[in-house]
Amino acid sequence: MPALKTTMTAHEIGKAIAKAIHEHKVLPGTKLGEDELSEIYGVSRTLVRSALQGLSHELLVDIQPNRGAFVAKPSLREAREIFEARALLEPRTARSAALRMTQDAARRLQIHIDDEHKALAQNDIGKALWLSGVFHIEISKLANQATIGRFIESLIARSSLIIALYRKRDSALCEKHAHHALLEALSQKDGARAEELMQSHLVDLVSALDLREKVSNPTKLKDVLGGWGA
Amino acid sequence: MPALKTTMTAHEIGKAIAKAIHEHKVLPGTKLGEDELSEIYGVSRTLVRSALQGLSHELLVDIQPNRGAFVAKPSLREAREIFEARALLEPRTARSAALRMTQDAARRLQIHIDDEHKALAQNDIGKALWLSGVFHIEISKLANQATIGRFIESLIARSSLIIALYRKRDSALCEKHAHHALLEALSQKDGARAEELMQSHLVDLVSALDLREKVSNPTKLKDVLGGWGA
DNA sequence: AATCATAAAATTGTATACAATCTTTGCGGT
DNA sequence: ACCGCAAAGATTGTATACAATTTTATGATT
Repeated sequence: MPALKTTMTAHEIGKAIAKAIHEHKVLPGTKLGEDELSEIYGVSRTLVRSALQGLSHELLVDIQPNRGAFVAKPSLREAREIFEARALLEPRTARSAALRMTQDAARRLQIHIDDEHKALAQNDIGKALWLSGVFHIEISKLANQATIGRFIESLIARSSLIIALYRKRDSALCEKHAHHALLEALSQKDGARAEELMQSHLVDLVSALDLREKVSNPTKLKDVLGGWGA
Repeated sequence: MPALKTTMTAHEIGKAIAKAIHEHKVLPGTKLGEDELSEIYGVSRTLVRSALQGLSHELLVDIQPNRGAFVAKPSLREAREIFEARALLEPRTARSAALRMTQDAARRLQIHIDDEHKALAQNDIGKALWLSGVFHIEISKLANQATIGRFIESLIARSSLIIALYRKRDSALCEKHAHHALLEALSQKDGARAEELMQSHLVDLVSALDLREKVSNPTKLKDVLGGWGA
Protein backbone atom coordinates (compact mmCIF):
# COMPACT_ATOMS: atom_id res chain seq x y z
CA MET A 1 0.00 0.00 0.00
CA PRO A 2 1.44 3.36 -0.96
CA ALA A 3 2.49 5.68 1.81
CA LEU A 4 -0.31 8.12 2.36
CA LYS A 5 0.50 11.44 0.81
CA THR A 6 0.53 14.31 3.22
CA THR A 7 -1.17 16.68 0.77
CA MET A 8 -2.58 16.67 -2.72
CA THR A 9 -1.14 18.92 -5.37
CA ALA A 10 -3.24 21.43 -7.25
CA HIS A 11 -2.97 19.26 -10.33
CA GLU A 12 -4.28 16.22 -8.52
CA ILE A 13 -7.18 18.18 -7.14
CA GLY A 14 -7.98 19.42 -10.62
CA LYS A 15 -7.88 15.87 -11.94
CA ALA A 16 -10.18 14.70 -9.18
CA ILE A 17 -12.70 17.42 -9.88
CA ALA A 18 -12.43 16.83 -13.62
CA LYS A 19 -13.14 13.16 -13.12
CA ALA A 20 -16.18 13.94 -11.00
CA ILE A 21 -17.42 16.22 -13.75
CA HIS A 22 -16.72 13.62 -16.39
CA GLU A 23 -18.62 11.00 -14.39
CA HIS A 24 -21.57 13.33 -13.95
CA LYS A 25 -21.13 13.25 -10.21
CA VAL A 26 -21.45 17.01 -10.39
CA LEU A 27 -23.65 18.46 -13.10
CA PRO A 28 -23.19 21.58 -15.22
CA GLY A 29 -24.00 24.70 -13.27
CA THR A 30 -23.00 23.26 -9.92
CA LYS A 31 -21.21 25.76 -7.76
CA LEU A 32 -17.72 24.74 -6.71
CA GLY A 33 -17.16 26.67 -3.52
CA GLU A 34 -13.58 27.17 -2.47
CA ASP A 35 -14.06 26.56 1.23
CA GLU A 36 -16.07 23.46 0.51
CA LEU A 37 -13.39 22.03 -1.74
CA SER A 38 -10.53 22.94 0.56
CA GLU A 39 -12.41 21.12 3.31
CA ILE A 40 -12.89 18.06 1.09
CA TYR A 41 -9.30 17.78 -0.05
CA GLY A 42 -7.73 18.94 3.18
CA VAL A 43 -5.75 21.79 1.69
CA SER A 44 -5.93 25.54 1.81
CA ARG A 45 -7.91 27.61 -0.62
CA THR A 46 -4.67 28.47 -2.39
CA LEU A 47 -4.41 25.06 -3.99
CA VAL A 48 -8.12 24.84 -4.66
CA ARG A 49 -8.03 28.14 -6.49
CA SER A 50 -5.07 26.98 -8.52
CA ALA A 51 -6.93 23.82 -9.47
CA LEU A 52 -10.08 25.72 -10.39
CA GLN A 53 -8.14 28.14 -12.54
CA GLY A 54 -6.63 25.21 -14.38
CA LEU A 55 -10.04 23.70 -15.00
CA SER A 56 -11.32 27.07 -16.10
CA HIS A 57 -8.55 27.20 -18.67
CA GLU A 58 -9.85 23.92 -20.10
CA LEU A 59 -13.34 25.43 -20.11
CA LEU A 60 -14.57 22.75 -17.76
CA VAL A 61 -15.48 25.29 -15.13
CA ASP A 62 -16.64 28.83 -15.51
CA ILE A 63 -15.13 31.32 -13.08
CA GLN A 64 -17.33 34.34 -12.62
CA PRO A 65 -15.48 37.24 -11.02
CA ASN A 66 -16.32 37.71 -7.37
CA ARG A 67 -19.01 35.05 -7.68
CA GLY A 68 -17.10 31.84 -7.81
CA ALA A 69 -16.51 28.78 -9.94
CA PHE A 70 -19.29 26.75 -11.53
CA VAL A 71 -19.23 23.62 -13.61
CA ALA A 72 -19.41 24.93 -17.16
CA LYS A 73 -22.59 24.81 -19.20
CA PRO A 74 -21.55 24.75 -22.86
CA SER A 75 -24.03 26.47 -25.13
CA LEU A 76 -25.61 24.70 -28.08
CA ARG A 77 -23.23 26.57 -30.29
CA GLU A 78 -20.22 25.40 -28.29
CA ALA A 79 -21.62 21.89 -28.28
CA ARG A 80 -21.82 21.81 -32.03
CA GLU A 81 -18.36 23.31 -32.38
CA ILE A 82 -16.85 20.74 -30.08
CA PHE A 83 -18.21 17.81 -32.01
CA GLU A 84 -17.22 19.43 -35.29
CA ALA A 85 -13.71 19.74 -33.96
CA ARG A 86 -13.74 16.14 -32.82
CA ALA A 87 -14.96 15.06 -36.24
CA LEU A 88 -12.04 16.93 -37.72
CA LEU A 89 -9.36 15.61 -35.41
CA GLU A 90 -10.26 12.19 -34.16
CA PRO A 91 -10.77 10.18 -37.35
CA ARG A 92 -7.43 11.28 -38.69
CA THR A 93 -5.85 10.53 -35.34
CA ALA A 94 -7.38 7.07 -35.28
CA ARG A 95 -5.78 6.44 -38.66
CA SER A 96 -2.38 7.43 -37.33
CA ALA A 97 -2.94 5.29 -34.27
CA ALA A 98 -3.65 2.26 -36.44
CA LEU A 99 -0.34 2.60 -38.17
CA ARG A 100 1.56 2.59 -34.89
CA MET A 101 -0.48 -0.12 -33.23
CA THR A 102 1.27 -2.76 -31.11
CA GLN A 103 0.23 -6.01 -29.50
CA ASP A 104 0.63 -4.47 -26.10
CA ALA A 105 -1.58 -1.52 -26.93
CA ALA A 106 -4.23 -3.85 -28.26
CA ARG A 107 -4.19 -5.79 -25.01
CA ARG A 108 -4.54 -2.65 -22.96
CA LEU A 109 -7.42 -1.38 -25.06
CA GLN A 110 -9.16 -4.74 -24.81
CA ILE A 111 -8.92 -4.64 -21.03
CA HIS A 112 -10.27 -1.12 -21.20
CA ILE A 113 -13.28 -2.22 -23.21
CA ASP A 114 -13.90 -5.03 -20.75
CA ASP A 115 -13.92 -2.49 -17.95
CA GLU A 116 -16.43 -0.43 -19.87
CA HIS A 117 -18.70 -3.43 -20.23
CA LYS A 118 -18.34 -4.24 -16.57
CA ALA A 119 -19.27 -0.72 -15.59
CA LEU A 120 -22.31 -0.84 -17.85
CA ALA A 121 -23.29 -4.23 -16.45
CA GLN A 122 -23.19 -2.72 -12.98
CA ASN A 123 -25.25 0.20 -14.24
CA ASP A 124 -22.46 2.53 -13.22
CA ILE A 125 -23.23 5.01 -15.96
CA GLY A 126 -20.81 7.59 -14.64
CA LYS A 127 -17.86 5.25 -14.68
CA ALA A 128 -18.82 3.95 -18.10
CA LEU A 129 -18.94 7.48 -19.41
CA TRP A 130 -15.55 8.24 -18.01
CA LEU A 131 -14.02 5.04 -19.36
CA SER A 132 -15.53 5.74 -22.74
CA GLY A 133 -13.78 9.09 -22.83
CA VAL A 134 -10.52 7.59 -21.70
CA PHE A 135 -10.77 5.07 -24.51
CA HIS A 136 -10.80 7.85 -27.07
CA ILE A 137 -7.93 9.55 -25.29
CA GLU A 138 -5.90 6.35 -25.27
CA ILE A 139 -6.30 6.05 -29.02
CA SER A 140 -5.15 9.61 -29.53
CA LYS A 141 -2.13 8.86 -27.39
CA LEU A 142 -1.24 5.96 -29.63
CA ALA A 143 -1.09 8.34 -32.55
CA ASN A 144 1.91 9.86 -30.84
CA GLN A 145 0.97 13.42 -31.53
CA ALA A 146 0.92 15.04 -28.13
CA THR A 147 -0.20 18.40 -29.43
CA ILE A 148 -3.32 17.22 -31.19
CA GLY A 149 -3.79 14.67 -28.44
CA ARG A 150 -4.10 17.45 -25.91
CA PHE A 151 -6.73 19.15 -28.02
CA ILE A 152 -8.69 15.93 -28.29
CA GLU A 153 -8.42 15.35 -24.57
CA SER A 154 -9.82 18.79 -23.93
CA LEU A 155 -12.67 18.20 -26.38
CA ILE A 156 -13.56 14.89 -24.82
CA ALA A 157 -13.67 16.36 -21.35
CA ARG A 158 -16.05 19.04 -22.53
CA SER A 159 -18.08 16.43 -24.39
CA SER A 160 -19.11 14.94 -21.08
CA LEU A 161 -20.66 18.28 -20.17
CA ILE A 162 -22.53 18.31 -23.45
CA ILE A 163 -23.83 14.82 -22.87
CA ALA A 164 -25.04 15.86 -19.45
CA LEU A 165 -26.85 18.83 -20.90
CA TYR A 166 -28.13 17.66 -24.25
CA ARG A 167 -28.49 13.91 -24.22
CA LYS A 168 -31.74 12.68 -25.70
CA ARG A 169 -33.86 10.77 -23.27
CA ASP A 170 -33.13 7.04 -23.21
CA SER A 171 -30.42 7.17 -25.82
CA ALA A 172 -27.70 4.61 -25.52
CA LEU A 173 -24.40 6.17 -24.56
CA CYS A 174 -21.81 4.30 -26.53
CA GLU A 175 -22.89 1.41 -28.59
CA LYS A 176 -21.10 -1.54 -27.14
CA HIS A 177 -19.71 -2.71 -30.43
CA ALA A 178 -18.38 0.63 -31.64
CA HIS A 179 -15.27 0.58 -29.53
CA HIS A 180 -14.76 -3.09 -30.20
CA ALA A 181 -14.90 -2.56 -33.94
CA LEU A 182 -12.44 0.29 -33.61
CA LEU A 183 -10.06 -1.89 -31.67
CA GLU A 184 -10.30 -4.54 -34.34
CA ALA A 185 -9.44 -2.12 -37.11
CA LEU A 186 -6.57 -0.74 -35.06
CA SER A 187 -5.22 -4.20 -34.33
CA GLN A 188 -5.21 -4.99 -38.01
CA LYS A 189 -3.40 -1.72 -38.63
CA ASP A 190 -6.19 -0.85 -41.01
CA GLY A 191 -5.88 2.91 -40.89
CA ALA A 192 -8.54 3.68 -43.44
CA ARG A 193 -11.10 1.55 -41.65
CA ALA A 194 -10.18 2.98 -38.25
CA GLU A 195 -10.69 6.45 -39.64
CA GLU A 196 -14.06 5.54 -41.08
CA LEU A 197 -15.19 3.81 -37.92
CA MET A 198 -14.18 6.73 -35.76
CA GLN A 199 -16.01 9.11 -38.00
CA SER A 200 -19.22 7.15 -37.91
CA HIS A 201 -18.82 6.57 -34.20
CA LEU A 202 -18.74 10.30 -33.66
CA VAL A 203 -21.79 10.74 -35.85
CA ASP A 204 -23.54 8.21 -33.64
CA LEU A 205 -22.52 10.11 -30.56
CA VAL A 206 -23.96 13.32 -31.94
CA SER A 207 -27.13 11.59 -32.99
CA ALA A 208 -27.68 10.65 -29.36
CA LEU A 209 -27.77 14.36 -28.57
CA ASP A 210 -30.51 16.90 -29.05
CA LEU A 211 -28.73 19.92 -30.41
CA ARG A 212 -31.79 21.66 -31.85
CA GLU A 213 -32.34 25.25 -30.89
CA LYS A 214 -34.65 25.57 -27.93
CA VAL A 215 -37.91 27.28 -28.90
CA SER A 216 -38.75 28.55 -25.43
CA ASN A 217 -39.14 32.25 -26.00
CA PRO A 218 -39.85 34.04 -22.71
CA THR A 219 -42.11 36.58 -24.39
CA LYS A 220 -44.53 33.81 -25.19
CA LEU A 221 -44.85 32.77 -21.58
CA LYS A 222 -48.16 34.56 -21.34
CA ASP A 223 -49.49 32.63 -24.28
CA VAL A 224 -48.63 29.39 -22.60
CA LEU A 225 -49.87 30.25 -19.12
CA GLY A 226 -52.61 32.72 -20.00
CA GLY A 227 -55.54 30.34 -19.85
CA TRP A 228 -55.00 29.15 -16.30
CA GLY A 229 -58.39 30.01 -14.88
CA ALA A 230 -60.61 30.09 -17.93
CA MET B 1 -7.34 59.01 -21.36
CA PRO B 2 -8.53 56.05 -19.32
CA ALA B 3 -8.29 56.27 -15.56
CA LEU B 4 -5.15 54.51 -14.51
CA LYS B 5 -5.96 51.10 -13.19
CA THR B 6 -4.92 50.50 -9.63
CA THR B 7 -3.75 46.94 -10.31
CA MET B 8 -3.40 44.53 -13.17
CA THR B 9 -5.28 41.27 -13.18
CA ALA B 10 -3.54 37.93 -13.47
CA HIS B 11 -4.92 37.60 -16.97
CA GLU B 12 -3.49 40.92 -18.06
CA ILE B 13 -0.11 40.02 -16.65
CA GLY B 14 -0.22 36.74 -18.52
CA LYS B 15 -1.09 38.57 -21.72
CA ALA B 16 1.76 40.99 -21.22
CA ILE B 17 4.27 38.22 -20.67
CA ALA B 18 2.86 36.27 -23.60
CA LYS B 19 3.28 39.28 -25.85
CA ALA B 20 6.86 39.75 -24.72
CA ILE B 21 7.51 36.12 -25.53
CA HIS B 22 5.81 36.43 -28.87
CA GLU B 23 7.89 39.48 -29.72
CA HIS B 24 11.09 37.72 -28.74
CA LYS B 25 11.72 40.25 -26.02
CA VAL B 26 12.38 37.26 -23.81
CA LEU B 27 13.87 34.18 -25.39
CA PRO B 28 13.17 30.50 -24.74
CA GLY B 29 14.86 29.33 -21.58
CA THR B 30 14.70 32.70 -19.84
CA LYS B 31 13.88 32.42 -16.19
CA LEU B 32 10.76 34.23 -15.12
CA GLY B 33 11.35 34.88 -11.44
CA GLU B 34 8.31 35.59 -9.35
CA ASP B 35 9.76 38.39 -7.27
CA GLU B 36 11.13 40.05 -10.38
CA LEU B 37 7.75 39.96 -12.12
CA SER B 38 5.80 41.07 -9.09
CA GLU B 39 8.19 44.03 -8.87
CA ILE B 40 7.66 44.84 -12.55
CA TYR B 41 3.89 44.71 -12.51
CA GLY B 42 3.45 46.10 -9.03
CA VAL B 43 1.46 43.19 -7.67
CA SER B 44 2.07 40.43 -5.20
CA ARG B 45 3.47 37.07 -6.13
CA THR B 46 -0.01 35.63 -5.89
CA LEU B 47 -1.10 37.19 -9.16
CA VAL B 48 2.22 36.52 -10.83
CA ARG B 49 1.97 32.86 -9.96
CA SER B 50 -1.56 32.75 -11.30
CA ALA B 51 -0.41 34.30 -14.55
CA LEU B 52 2.54 31.93 -14.87
CA GLN B 53 0.34 28.93 -14.25
CA GLY B 54 -1.95 30.10 -17.01
CA LEU B 55 0.95 30.45 -19.42
CA SER B 56 2.22 27.07 -18.37
CA HIS B 57 -1.13 25.61 -19.31
CA GLU B 58 -0.67 27.02 -22.81
CA LEU B 59 2.81 25.47 -22.85
CA LEU B 60 4.37 28.89 -23.29
CA VAL B 61 6.27 28.58 -20.05
CA ASP B 62 7.67 25.54 -18.36
CA ILE B 63 7.19 25.42 -14.60
CA GLN B 64 9.76 23.20 -12.95
CA PRO B 65 8.75 22.24 -9.41
CA ASN B 66 10.65 24.15 -6.76
CA ARG B 67 12.83 25.67 -9.46
CA GLY B 68 10.65 28.22 -11.11
CA ALA B 69 9.13 29.22 -14.42
CA PHE B 70 11.09 29.42 -17.66
CA VAL B 71 10.09 30.44 -21.14
CA ALA B 72 9.39 27.13 -22.84
CA LYS B 73 11.82 25.54 -25.27
CA PRO B 74 9.77 23.33 -27.57
CA SER B 75 11.68 20.28 -28.76
CA LEU B 76 12.14 19.53 -32.44
CA ARG B 77 9.43 16.93 -32.09
CA GLU B 78 7.02 19.46 -30.60
CA ALA B 79 7.97 21.95 -33.27
CA ARG B 80 7.07 19.54 -36.01
CA GLU B 81 3.85 18.57 -34.28
CA ILE B 82 2.80 22.16 -33.92
CA PHE B 83 3.22 22.95 -37.57
CA GLU B 84 1.53 19.71 -38.54
CA ALA B 85 -1.41 20.73 -36.39
CA ARG B 86 -1.45 24.17 -37.95
CA ALA B 87 -1.38 22.62 -41.41
CA LEU B 88 -4.38 20.57 -40.40
CA LEU B 89 -6.42 23.36 -38.86
CA GLU B 90 -5.57 26.65 -40.49
CA PRO B 91 -6.23 26.01 -44.18
CA ARG B 92 -9.67 24.68 -43.45
CA THR B 93 -10.30 27.59 -41.13
CA ALA B 94 -9.21 30.06 -43.79
CA ARG B 95 -11.76 28.51 -46.10
CA SER B 96 -14.51 29.00 -43.55
CA ALA B 97 -13.35 32.55 -42.97
CA ALA B 98 -13.60 33.32 -46.68
CA LEU B 99 -17.22 32.28 -46.73
CA ARG B 100 -18.09 34.63 -43.89
CA MET B 101 -16.00 37.54 -45.07
CA THR B 102 -17.33 41.08 -44.79
CA GLN B 103 -16.25 44.47 -46.08
CA ASP B 104 -15.48 45.57 -42.58
CA ALA B 105 -13.29 42.58 -41.86
CA ALA B 106 -11.40 43.19 -45.09
CA ARG B 107 -10.73 46.76 -44.04
CA ARG B 108 -9.47 45.71 -40.65
CA LEU B 109 -7.19 43.06 -42.11
CA GLN B 110 -5.82 45.55 -44.63
CA ILE B 111 -4.96 47.96 -41.83
CA HIS B 112 -3.36 45.07 -40.04
CA ILE B 113 -1.18 44.26 -43.03
CA ASP B 114 -0.18 47.90 -43.31
CA ASP B 115 0.89 47.82 -39.68
CA GLU B 116 2.97 44.75 -40.40
CA HIS B 117 4.72 46.51 -43.26
CA LYS B 118 5.32 49.56 -41.12
CA ALA B 119 6.86 47.45 -38.39
CA LEU B 120 9.11 45.73 -40.92
CA ALA B 121 10.08 49.07 -42.42
CA GLN B 122 11.12 50.25 -38.99
CA ASN B 123 13.03 46.99 -38.54
CA ASP B 124 10.93 46.22 -35.52
CA ILE B 125 11.16 42.48 -36.04
CA GLY B 126 9.50 41.66 -32.74
CA LYS B 127 6.43 43.71 -33.46
CA ALA B 128 6.23 42.36 -36.99
CA LEU B 129 6.37 38.84 -35.64
CA TRP B 130 3.60 39.55 -33.20
CA LEU B 131 1.42 41.23 -35.80
CA SER B 132 1.99 38.33 -38.13
CA GLY B 133 0.66 35.96 -35.53
CA VAL B 134 -2.30 38.18 -34.78
CA PHE B 135 -3.14 38.21 -38.48
CA HIS B 136 -3.53 34.45 -38.47
CA ILE B 137 -5.57 34.65 -35.30
CA GLU B 138 -7.86 37.27 -36.79
CA ILE B 139 -8.56 35.02 -39.73
CA SER B 140 -9.41 32.15 -37.45
CA LYS B 141 -11.78 34.43 -35.57
CA LEU B 142 -13.57 35.24 -38.79
CA ALA B 143 -14.28 31.57 -39.24
CA ASN B 144 -16.47 31.90 -36.18
CA GLN B 145 -15.39 28.67 -34.61
CA ALA B 146 -14.20 29.65 -31.19
CA THR B 147 -13.14 26.16 -30.23
CA ILE B 148 -10.80 25.55 -33.12
CA GLY B 149 -9.84 29.20 -32.99
CA ARG B 150 -8.52 28.73 -29.49
CA PHE B 151 -6.44 25.80 -30.62
CA ILE B 152 -5.00 27.82 -33.45
CA GLU B 153 -4.25 30.71 -31.15
CA SER B 154 -2.37 28.40 -28.86
CA LEU B 155 -0.42 26.92 -31.77
CA ILE B 156 0.53 30.33 -33.09
CA ALA B 157 1.77 31.48 -29.72
CA ARG B 158 4.00 28.43 -29.50
CA SER B 159 5.13 28.95 -33.06
CA SER B 160 6.89 32.12 -32.00
CA LEU B 161 8.98 30.03 -29.64
CA ILE B 162 9.83 27.69 -32.45
CA ILE B 163 10.84 30.54 -34.69
CA ALA B 164 13.08 31.86 -31.95
CA LEU B 165 14.73 28.47 -31.56
CA TYR B 166 14.87 27.04 -35.04
CA ARG B 167 14.81 29.84 -37.58
CA LYS B 168 17.34 29.45 -40.34
CA ARG B 169 19.88 32.22 -40.51
CA ASP B 170 18.78 35.14 -42.65
CA SER B 171 15.45 33.68 -43.62
CA ALA B 172 12.66 36.08 -44.30
CA LEU B 173 9.97 35.89 -41.67
CA CYS B 174 6.75 36.27 -43.53
CA GLU B 175 6.86 36.97 -47.19
CA LYS B 176 5.27 40.34 -47.57
CA HIS B 177 2.87 39.23 -50.25
CA ALA B 178 1.63 36.08 -48.54
CA HIS B 179 -0.74 37.85 -46.20
CA HIS B 180 -1.83 40.21 -48.92
CA ALA B 181 -2.70 37.35 -51.25
CA LEU B 182 -4.64 35.70 -48.47
CA LEU B 183 -6.62 38.85 -47.86
CA GLU B 184 -7.41 39.07 -51.53
CA ALA B 185 -8.76 35.53 -51.65
CA LEU B 186 -10.76 36.15 -48.50
CA SER B 187 -12.21 39.38 -49.84
CA GLN B 188 -13.35 37.56 -52.95
CA LYS B 189 -14.91 34.90 -50.75
CA ASP B 190 -12.82 32.40 -52.64
CA GLY B 191 -12.67 29.68 -50.02
CA ALA B 192 -10.78 27.17 -52.08
CA ARG B 193 -8.07 29.67 -52.92
CA ALA B 194 -7.81 30.90 -49.34
CA GLU B 195 -7.37 27.33 -48.21
CA GLU B 196 -4.66 26.71 -50.76
CA LEU B 197 -2.87 29.94 -49.99
CA MET B 198 -2.91 29.28 -46.29
CA GLN B 199 -1.54 25.82 -46.84
CA SER B 200 1.34 27.01 -48.97
CA HIS B 201 1.95 29.91 -46.61
CA LEU B 202 2.42 27.45 -43.78
CA VAL B 203 4.76 25.39 -45.91
CA ASP B 204 6.79 28.52 -46.51
CA LEU B 205 6.89 29.22 -42.81
CA VAL B 206 8.22 25.75 -42.09
CA SER B 207 10.75 26.03 -44.88
CA ALA B 208 12.21 29.04 -43.09
CA LEU B 209 12.94 26.75 -40.15
CA ASP B 210 15.66 24.24 -39.60
CA LEU B 211 13.90 21.26 -38.11
CA ARG B 212 16.58 18.71 -38.88
CA GLU B 213 17.74 16.55 -36.04
CA LYS B 214 20.83 17.93 -34.44
CA VAL B 215 23.77 15.62 -35.04
CA SER B 216 25.63 16.55 -31.88
CA ASN B 217 25.93 13.17 -30.21
CA PRO B 218 27.75 13.54 -26.89
CA THR B 219 29.54 10.23 -27.37
CA LYS B 220 31.23 11.61 -30.43
CA LEU B 221 32.57 14.63 -28.63
CA LYS B 222 35.93 13.00 -28.35
CA ASP B 223 36.07 12.51 -32.10
CA VAL B 224 35.46 16.17 -32.67
CA LEU B 225 37.81 17.49 -30.04
CA GLY B 226 40.36 14.71 -29.99
CA GLY B 227 42.93 16.29 -32.26
CA TRP B 228 43.41 19.45 -30.29
CA GLY B 229 47.15 19.26 -29.72
CA ALA B 230 48.32 17.02 -32.51
C1' DA C 1 -48.41 41.30 2.04
C1' DA C 2 -44.94 43.10 -1.11
C1' DT C 3 -40.90 45.99 -1.97
C1' DC C 4 -37.01 48.46 -1.21
C1' DA C 5 -33.17 49.83 1.79
C1' DT C 6 -29.91 48.48 4.92
C1' DA C 7 -27.04 45.55 7.74
C1' DA C 8 -25.02 41.07 8.67
C1' DA C 9 -23.01 36.97 6.90
C1' DA C 10 -20.64 34.46 3.67
C1' DT C 11 -17.52 34.17 -0.25
C1' DT C 12 -14.02 35.57 -3.29
C1' DG C 13 -9.64 38.47 -4.27
C1' DT C 14 -5.10 39.89 -2.88
C1' DA C 15 -1.22 40.40 0.08
C1' DT C 16 1.74 38.80 3.45
C1' DA C 17 3.96 35.37 6.54
C1' DC C 18 6.01 31.18 7.16
C1' DA C 19 7.79 26.53 5.53
C1' DA C 20 10.23 23.76 2.22
C1' DT C 21 13.45 23.43 -1.40
C1' DC C 22 17.04 24.76 -4.26
C1' DT C 23 21.31 27.53 -5.21
C1' DT C 24 25.34 29.69 -3.99
C1' DT C 25 29.20 30.57 -1.14
C1' DG C 26 32.91 29.53 1.80
C1' DC C 27 35.75 26.34 4.18
C1' DG C 28 38.54 22.25 5.04
C1' DG C 29 40.60 18.14 3.27
C1' DT C 30 43.13 15.64 -0.19
C1' DA D 1 44.40 24.00 -7.15
C1' DC D 2 40.49 20.84 -6.98
C1' DC D 3 36.71 18.36 -5.06
C1' DG D 4 33.29 17.54 -1.42
C1' DC D 5 30.54 19.23 2.23
C1' DA D 6 28.01 22.54 5.13
C1' DA D 7 25.94 26.74 6.12
C1' DA D 8 23.90 30.99 4.37
C1' DG D 9 21.10 33.07 1.02
C1' DA D 10 17.63 33.17 -2.35
C1' DT D 11 13.47 31.27 -4.42
C1' DT D 12 9.39 28.65 -4.65
C1' DG D 13 5.24 26.32 -2.19
C1' DT D 14 1.50 26.65 1.04
C1' DA D 15 -1.28 28.62 4.54
C1' DT D 16 -3.28 32.33 6.76
C1' DA D 17 -4.87 37.14 7.36
C1' DC D 18 -7.13 40.92 5.65
C1' DA D 19 -9.81 43.61 2.01
C1' DA D 20 -13.44 43.80 -1.40
C1' DT D 21 -17.58 42.04 -3.19
C1' DT D 22 -21.64 39.44 -3.29
C1' DT D 23 -25.39 37.11 -1.06
C1' DT D 24 -28.65 36.60 2.41
C1' DA D 25 -31.32 38.21 6.19
C1' DT D 26 -33.84 41.85 8.51
C1' DG D 27 -36.94 45.46 9.02
C1' DA D 28 -39.18 49.70 7.83
C1' DT D 29 -42.39 51.73 4.52
C1' DT D 30 -46.14 51.85 1.26
